[in-house]
Amino acid sequence: MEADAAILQAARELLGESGYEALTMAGVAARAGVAKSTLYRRWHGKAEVVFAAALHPPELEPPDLGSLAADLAAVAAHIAGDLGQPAVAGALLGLMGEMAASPRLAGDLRGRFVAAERRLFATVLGRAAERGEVAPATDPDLALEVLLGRLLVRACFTGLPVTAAEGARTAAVLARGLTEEGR
Amino acid sequence: MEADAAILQAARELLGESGYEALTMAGVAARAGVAKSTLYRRWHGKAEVVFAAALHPPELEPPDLGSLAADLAAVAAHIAGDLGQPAVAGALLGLMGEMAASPRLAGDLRGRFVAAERRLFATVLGRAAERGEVAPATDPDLALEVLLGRLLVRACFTGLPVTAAEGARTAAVLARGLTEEGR
Amino acid sequence: MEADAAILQAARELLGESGYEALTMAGVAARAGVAKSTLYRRWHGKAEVVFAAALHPPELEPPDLGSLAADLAAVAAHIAGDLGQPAVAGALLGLMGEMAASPRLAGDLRGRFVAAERRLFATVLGRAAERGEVAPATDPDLALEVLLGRLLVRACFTGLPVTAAEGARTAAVLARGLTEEGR
Amino acid sequence: MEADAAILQAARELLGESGYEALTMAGVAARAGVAKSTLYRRWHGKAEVVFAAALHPPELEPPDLGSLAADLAAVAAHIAGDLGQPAVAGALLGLMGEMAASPRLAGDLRGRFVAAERRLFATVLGRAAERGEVAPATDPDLALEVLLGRLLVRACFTGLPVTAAEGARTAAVLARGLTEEGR
DNA sequence: GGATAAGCGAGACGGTACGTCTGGTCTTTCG
DNA sequence: CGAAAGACCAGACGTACCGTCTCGCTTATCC
Repeated sequence: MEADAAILQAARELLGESGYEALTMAGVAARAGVAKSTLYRRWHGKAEVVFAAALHPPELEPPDLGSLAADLAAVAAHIAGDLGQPAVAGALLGLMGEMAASPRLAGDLRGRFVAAERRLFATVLGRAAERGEVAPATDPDLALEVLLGRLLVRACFTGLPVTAAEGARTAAVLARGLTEEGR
Repeated sequence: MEADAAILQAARELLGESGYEALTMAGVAARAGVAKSTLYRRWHGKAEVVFAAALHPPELEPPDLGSLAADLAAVAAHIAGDLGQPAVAGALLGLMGEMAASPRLAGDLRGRFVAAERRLFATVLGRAAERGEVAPATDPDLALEVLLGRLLVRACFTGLPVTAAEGARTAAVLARGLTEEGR
Repeated sequence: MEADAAILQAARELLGESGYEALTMAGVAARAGVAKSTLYRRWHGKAEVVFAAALHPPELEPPDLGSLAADLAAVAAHIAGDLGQPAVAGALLGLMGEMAASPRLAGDLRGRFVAAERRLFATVLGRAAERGEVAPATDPDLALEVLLGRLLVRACFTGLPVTAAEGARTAAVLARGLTEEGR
Repeated sequence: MEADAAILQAARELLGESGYEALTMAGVAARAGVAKSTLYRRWHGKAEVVFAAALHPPELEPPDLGSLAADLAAVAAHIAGDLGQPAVAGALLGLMGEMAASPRLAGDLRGRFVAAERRLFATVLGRAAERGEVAPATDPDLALEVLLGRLLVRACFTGLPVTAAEGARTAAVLARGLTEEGR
């Protein structure tokens, strides 16, 4: 449907311009040239619209570049390319606030930002263990949390730029930290 | 004033119980046994009340334990002790959503969580550089962002426990990562 | 709309029961089984709701009963039937208090109680002049003010009954007073 | 006390400027250079302050000018001199609205405007009956209501001038109407 | 090819929180 | 010791938004 596209586009624009709080269902509908009921027919509320508008499921095959540092940098670049968009950061900020009230949304959000990446980290660290770069039991979640965490802090908190370069710096430190962990 | 204490206590309780969205000015007033106007006389809105209730300025002298890893672990424990409280995490979640709409609040929030810790990290990393543990030009912000970031992700996103132990793990990886950075 | 009727009915009841001051927008909404926002969507405030509820525009064709006294009595009976209702008197009491603050309301109120009746008095007195009962130049406004005034004083001030019979007494005195005026 | 005078003066000014609704206890206190608590120490609420400020007890000996018309004109002039002041009209408008809620105030107000004048009308009409101008059983209250009513309508409703001349016109019509009543 | 169902724009509605205002009480401070 | 200053409780006010709903109108489908 073309209404979908107009709605999500409008939502993205408003998110980028004024943030989650200021985004209004009526406002989105108006900018999209659509009735409010159309929004609610497709999604179940503001949170879902915003989620759908700004938070596409990411798709990245686990990189296999020959070293943990390189692999982590690739993943970090991917995350940075995502969080670096104002609409994504804005959506995240608002949606996080509603996680407490809505477990369903909390699940979606975690799935989007954590579960999906988890597989990547498991694979990447598994390969690194095979290569002998890290101890076999190294926890992939710690790596995920560190990488995501720093970029998230920059995107949602300090407002500092979230770029692939910054992701790479984090990846470098993290790779070194993990490498030495078991020794 | 004793009204202050009752209000902030009520706000903390409600934050911990139901989160930011569900917290109501009227609800806070009622639980505190206070008139709504008293809230508005002291603060300018829900955001400010929550900020005042949950986000006390932290106070920690830069630790000096002889090694970068130990110092970072101490700082991480401090942050974890803060973010680990449900009220703090709840407040943070909600307030972050309003940062886009209110630059003033954004400033306060950043001041509370970033600026205050920045001095600590500068000192800690400065001492580590003197000791030769890290390169002299090591960026303290990266360390801050990594440490804060991972705990924030756990507190606000995955809901996993935020403990001193987890802080210490992060600190260990980070210290190693930084140590090797310049070599 | 059926909401209108419920709202106005509720407002009339509350007006009659407890008067203007005690009437609350929330109270009206609750009794009408309606949301407060519905009240404000249709009217711009308490004053307008009360006006709409209690002060329907009166409709009376100028009576032509053959004598000034009879015509005035008919008009007086009409006014008495209006002001005699508790809701009307209650509304009037409250709304008059807000006339000073709101010129718009003052205009409405004057239109409702004065302008509408003015035509009647002009016609009635015109016919009486043709019949030779009163001087041609007799001021219709004086008659209106006397008739309305006495009933208003009883309705809003002394709380004495406002009936057609009282209206007739006033009309009788007034008719006689006007008749002789020019002689 | 000099505070009394300042308060009542301030109240009169605000009444004349913006009417009863817009008059605020805090506003009166501020303009009088006095604390709000001082108002409440002397009077029991806004209504009483306004009453005290604008509605002095009237003092008029029953006139005895030889004819009913003249006597009524004298009384009417007295009433007109009172109601003609903006502060008095403004006070009346507001206070009438609170009569329903406060029987005590209703009593005061009626005493001020009705009971006090009643004696006058009884005397005046009694003398007129002795003179043979009116039937002995003529109801003084009707005369009072007509005279007061018309001036009240002008003062509080239409905002037309309330002068002794207008009072005299009413008195003339009324006197004639009463004179003929018994014949 | 005309009935029929589905989608849509428009916007009223119930509900609820917000932040403001005022009335009236009570406490603290100063002359 | 009384008055000024003003904090405080209570609660109504009017606004904004959410999510539901009922209308017609348009469009595609199916008999």
